[in-house]
Amino acid sequence: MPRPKKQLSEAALQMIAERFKVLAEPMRLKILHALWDGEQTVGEIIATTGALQANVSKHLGILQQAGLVRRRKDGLNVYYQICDETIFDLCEVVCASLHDRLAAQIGELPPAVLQRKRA
Amino acid sequence: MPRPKKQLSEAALQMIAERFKVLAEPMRLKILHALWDGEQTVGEIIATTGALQANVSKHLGILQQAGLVRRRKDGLNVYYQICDETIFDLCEVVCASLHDRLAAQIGELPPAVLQRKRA
DNA sequence: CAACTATATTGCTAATTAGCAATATAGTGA
DNA sequence: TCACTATATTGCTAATTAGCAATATAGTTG
Repeated sequence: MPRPKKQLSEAALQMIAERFKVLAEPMRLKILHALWDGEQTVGEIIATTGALQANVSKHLGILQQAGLVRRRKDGLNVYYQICDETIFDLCEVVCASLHDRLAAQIGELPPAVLQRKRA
Repeated sequence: MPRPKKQLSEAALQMIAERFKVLAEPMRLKILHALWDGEQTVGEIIATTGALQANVSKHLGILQQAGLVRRRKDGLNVYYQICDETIFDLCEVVCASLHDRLAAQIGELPPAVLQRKRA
């Protein structure tokens, strides 16, 4: 069923692409994933992601610039929190799409021809 | 309301990021937008996007590799068609999110203080 | 076959950026 | 004040890539 085609200016395309670009880094996705259940300090994020402090800080800055996370300072610590819930929708849609694609590719292959040694 | 947190391996994050990366180029979005209403030849896409032939061809290759478009050859022409409808969902979600964000930023500003000359 | 058209590929350059190391800043407690 | 901790910033390098120009390939027609 055809969808109504929206008019998209160059500026709009630029903004949309920019949003996708922010999400196009595994480490940033990892950070967002770490924040899935609620706010965490930078230190906690560093611990769960295993990345260097400087990199985590830079990625958090990019995520905040994009309006995906919110900063809250408390004493020495800085807490970050997801403030755009649509990230969850986006990831879900992408995961489902990738899943379907891989499932279809499996279907293209013939069922196992050679028997492998059993474990 | 909290969402169930899915387990995401490094490989999964990599694949998801890869999908976002494909969508993170304005020209590729423009091409997908051109295909919104149905299949088109490369020549038509070149005309509607205004990009150079080599670039359109390369972008189409990337989109096909990602499984977002499908190729159909007929004589001299090659027809491309969107084959992953989730792109529409993704763009809609992102547009809505960006819209909300900008609207919120407008709300942060004081209402017009100085009167401009009327047209 | 040759000439023509539509599309794909290759080589190049410039711009972007992730990660690292080092340094800077800000808040805390003595 | 000084020492310490948590986070941010800066400078650097290596890797990726979009766009361009030129060339290659494949299909068509004469």
